[in-house]
Amino acid sequence: MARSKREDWRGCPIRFGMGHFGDPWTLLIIRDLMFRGKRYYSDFLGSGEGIASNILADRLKRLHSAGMIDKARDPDNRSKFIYTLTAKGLDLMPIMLAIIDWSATYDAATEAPPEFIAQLREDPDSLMRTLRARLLEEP
Amino acid sequence: MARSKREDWRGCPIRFGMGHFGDPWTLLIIRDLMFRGKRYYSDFLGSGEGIASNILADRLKRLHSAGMIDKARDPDNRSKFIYTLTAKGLDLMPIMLAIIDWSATYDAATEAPPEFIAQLREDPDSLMRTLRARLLEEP
DNA sequence: GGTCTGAACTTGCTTTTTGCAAGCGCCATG
DNA sequence: CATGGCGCTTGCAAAAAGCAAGTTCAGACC
Repeated sequence: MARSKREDWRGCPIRFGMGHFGDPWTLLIIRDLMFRGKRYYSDFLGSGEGIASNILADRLKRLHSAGMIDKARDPDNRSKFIYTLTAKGLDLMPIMLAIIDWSATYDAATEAPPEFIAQLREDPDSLMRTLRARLLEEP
Repeated sequence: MARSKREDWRGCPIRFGMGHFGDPWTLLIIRDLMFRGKRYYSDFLGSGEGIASNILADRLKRLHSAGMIDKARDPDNRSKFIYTLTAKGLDLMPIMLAIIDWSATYDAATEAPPEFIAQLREDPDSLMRTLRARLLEEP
């Protein structure tokens, strides 16, 4: 096998996952959408890690064509675009939470709030419901 | 912020994760170790996706220095090395299973065995225990 | 309706990472 | 002590990422 482009990776579930987010940036964008309430291109640009604008544009395009995010004009300011997670994107939440759990364990400098981690370990399902509900009712 | 090398990414749990496995190859190696019983350099090389030997050597080095895998001479053939998961590497299992779950949902061509997915969704904890036990008792 | 501004990209160029093919050193076996 | 498998390393070409500057388009203001 091999030799196919990564976007075409499928079959093996881990390989399929890597085809979609096997790079350093994609899941950081998902994080911004999922946990930090960010919605605009300029929000992602200023997100701390310093993603380059061309890479950001490319990743947004890929996420959109993979059906993980939607893109729409901001009704309050039609010169801006609002990006939001689709169901497929929201369904990445268990992956994100598993990463957060692992990192909270192994990163001595973790900034994950202790009560978030506590709830994640005690009752992950209710935490997920809370987070999803918050995302769906956002303005 | 920004400008630091990815190996030094920490603080934010997602960023920390991406610093460790924010590339297409690392988790494929973990998959081979975790689900496919692979242990040798040559096993990983021949794993279907066609990783280049220099990249493989580099990723094994990183995984080892991050404490996610061990490297030891094969007692049966001292010209070979055996790679195994450490506790830190084994603890990636929830992430791997979450990826598998997501991919089984969204990859129409998934090769994940249906009964594996069924058990993953019904009783993930017992599946995890089974998988971990199998890894620990391996020859 | 002309100009200005902010937001969302795009372009061109440099640097870094990856991919590929070949080679090298070590240990086991005959 | 030659041969061959195994685990890498090296050199070079191709692709991706990073950086700075430029372009486009919508809306606001004049």
